[in-house]
Amino acid sequence: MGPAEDPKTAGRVCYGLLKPIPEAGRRAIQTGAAVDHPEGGRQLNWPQRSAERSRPRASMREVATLAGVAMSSVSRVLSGHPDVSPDMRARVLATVEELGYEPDFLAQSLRRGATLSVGFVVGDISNPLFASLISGAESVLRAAGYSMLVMNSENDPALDAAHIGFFEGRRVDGMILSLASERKHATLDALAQLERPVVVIDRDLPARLGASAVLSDHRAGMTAAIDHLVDLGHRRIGLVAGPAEIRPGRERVAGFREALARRALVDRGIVVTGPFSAEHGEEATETLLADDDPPTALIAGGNQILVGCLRALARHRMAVGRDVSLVTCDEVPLTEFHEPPIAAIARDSAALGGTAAELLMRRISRSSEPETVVLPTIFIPRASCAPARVAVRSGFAAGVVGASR
Amino acid sequence: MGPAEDPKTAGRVCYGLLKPIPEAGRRAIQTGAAVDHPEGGRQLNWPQRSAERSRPRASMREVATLAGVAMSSVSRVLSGHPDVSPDMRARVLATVEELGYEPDFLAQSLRRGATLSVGFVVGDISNPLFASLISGAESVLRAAGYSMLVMNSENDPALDAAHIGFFEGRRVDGMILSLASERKHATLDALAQLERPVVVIDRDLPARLGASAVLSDHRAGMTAAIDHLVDLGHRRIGLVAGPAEIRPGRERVAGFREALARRALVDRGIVVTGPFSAEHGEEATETLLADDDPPTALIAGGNQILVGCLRALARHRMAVGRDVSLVTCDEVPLTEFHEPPIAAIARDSAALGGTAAELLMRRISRSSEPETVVLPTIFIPRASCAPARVAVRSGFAAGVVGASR
DNA sequence: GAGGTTGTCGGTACCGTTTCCAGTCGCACG
DNA sequence: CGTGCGACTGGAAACGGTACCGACAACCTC
Repeated sequence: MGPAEDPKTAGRVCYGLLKPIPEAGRRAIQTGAAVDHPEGGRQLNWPQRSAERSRPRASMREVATLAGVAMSSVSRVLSGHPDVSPDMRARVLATVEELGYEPDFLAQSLRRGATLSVGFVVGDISNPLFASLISGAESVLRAAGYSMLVMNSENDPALDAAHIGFFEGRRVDGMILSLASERKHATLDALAQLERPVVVIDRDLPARLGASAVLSDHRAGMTAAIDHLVDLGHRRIGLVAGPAEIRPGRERVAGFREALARRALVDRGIVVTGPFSAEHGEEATETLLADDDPPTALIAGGNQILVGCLRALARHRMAVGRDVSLVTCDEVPLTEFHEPPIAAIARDSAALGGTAAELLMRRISRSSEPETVVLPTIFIPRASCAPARVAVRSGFAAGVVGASR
Repeated sequence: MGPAEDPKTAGRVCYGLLKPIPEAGRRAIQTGAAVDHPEGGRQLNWPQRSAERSRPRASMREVATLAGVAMSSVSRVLSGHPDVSPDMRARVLATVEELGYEPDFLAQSLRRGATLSVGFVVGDISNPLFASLISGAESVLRAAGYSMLVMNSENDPALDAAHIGFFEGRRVDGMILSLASERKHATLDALAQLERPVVVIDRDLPARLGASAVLSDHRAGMTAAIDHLVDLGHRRIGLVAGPAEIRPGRERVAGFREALARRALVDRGIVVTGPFSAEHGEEATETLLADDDPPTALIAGGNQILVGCLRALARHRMAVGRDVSLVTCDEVPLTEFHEPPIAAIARDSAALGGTAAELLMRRISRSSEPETVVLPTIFIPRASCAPARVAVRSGFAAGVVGASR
């Protein structure tokens, strides 16, 4: 996802992010924040900022003493307790205004036992799909007054559990998880310990964990895609699938098989599973193309996988939509603007995240039971899907593979 | 950034995210988290989870009494204070282990006055560029033991200030800002009040605010791009620029003018500014193409703008790299896989975020003075840049525009 | 042997709120 | 004129830790 993976670019930008900063000659460091802003620099150029300008910060005690009332009264006024006289309310509010007091969230959280914050564990923030999830969840949480802690698990199952523990320590009121693996024991154990509500996104967890879930109906979209391809004459279809240890990987394969079976093409599907990475997409595509009976249509089981597929196809000089039909899972900007545009099994990932947040809010407020919500997927046909060439002429694509080697 | 803006798709997925959940008929809700997991369901199917399973949670006091020592000793052991005997340490640690005690972050934060958390305000999480920023920052922060609160400002300057205040109340130890506007008074005021360290990403702020900054050297990349285009024979170049109220918008325009001047093409540039949106990209491209002396090369000043440019060009049936050359700012997956690939003025956005996090850590730990770091941009030439057709034949592109109307 | 140092440990005052528990006051009622 | 009640308010105990301060013992120094 970082910029320019183009290997040709010699003088690539490359940063040793975690090295101590001072080492750098690559950076122009200037202290004092010199900018070309009009008003800047008028002041002294040595920091010196905020010495006595504002007292550290007004506490409730100060408000109370200055207003000549007890702390408990201040608290009551501020928290809207009914038992306050108009007189008291006015006096306290005036003092609050005067001191510019605002309550300390930390102390409130400690006392009340609620932090109004939720944790979000995600596999890869920079993946546009997850980015949408986060975005969708954030807007719902923000509207509800909650803030969101985000941690990246780098698709490493071990980090899942670590992050869950971390959030636990942070006393979040709940968490939303897009786990790297559903089967890691450490993760499941950490979840079992938890008393806080949890919502998983497109993951299957044992019911005993009592987590809410928001799922995508992958099978429906996959069925529509397969139907489309079969209607176009394709009789041999390859799926570059994601890992079986998380739901989307499994469901897409299951939907794939199911849909083919429904069209009486049981053994005409060919599946290669692996991680959600461009490398896997590339290798798996090679494998599929080298098959004795190579597919005339390919389905990429994820947006990173798609990138790999495209690379492999480009290397073999196979034109999408002409030499091979292509469908991908999950809509990204690339699919619309690729030439030709790439058909996609799409879902509203922002809605996925938003729904997860709503489910979590429900669990947190009234303590309703865990719920499971299934959101639809749709198939968007595009020019990357074309009638199968010369029907099922075995060996054709394999010949291309051989030639390009 | 959401999926499928394809207008043709009739039955599009469309969710009223903020509507109260119960309203929905579109969702299949099943309580009890029914999943096809092997081990699920063995338990009773009514929730009933975690009743007395684990005591609420061990506190330090319990550890102390059970170990027969004072709380202060427990605290010393746990915080690595030197004044503890091996005997004491062993006993405390054993009890900690036995009770599964882990300290309460909230209480620690309250007492110590540091929350080990930082706030990140970003314009649009789902934009891949910002997503990379977040990702880069998160990994650095996480490595340093900090957690990250993320808030989306939806590119609304008013929300910037609100979020800053919110973070202030949350007692974050510092914040990283990618502001929607540098000139909003409310934001500047909120920042001036702040005593906590702040790092801005690619924004210019008045020096008196004492913020650290990490900037991109937009001019260098722009110069390289212009040089490339001019070398290819282009003598009329259009820039679809972002807003002038944030630095990238301004710097790209400045670099553009500067670079053209250096090649003695002072009045041969044509700039249209506007927001970082696909709509603006589309409209501005129309404007440029309709000019009396239309450009033979276009520069899109952002990744959303690029989307709009491409749409406009597609509508006019102008082939990128043939009828018009195209350069974009900021590398996204689309640029590599577009046909032809699109030249880009790129920067390592994860490094941008990571560096911001490092700068913030430095400000937080030793209270060093604010620093400004400039990170490079590079130009990645690609097939979207081709020799100018028929040199500067005025009216050609305009004719195309006319024809397509 | 008086005094000082060093190494450990316990006691306790916080950090900034919330909330329970009394207590005061005014007022209507019997 | 006691009593009871409701409205309001203050005091103080939490919440879960941290850190300063003083105590005490053992050991060393002159």
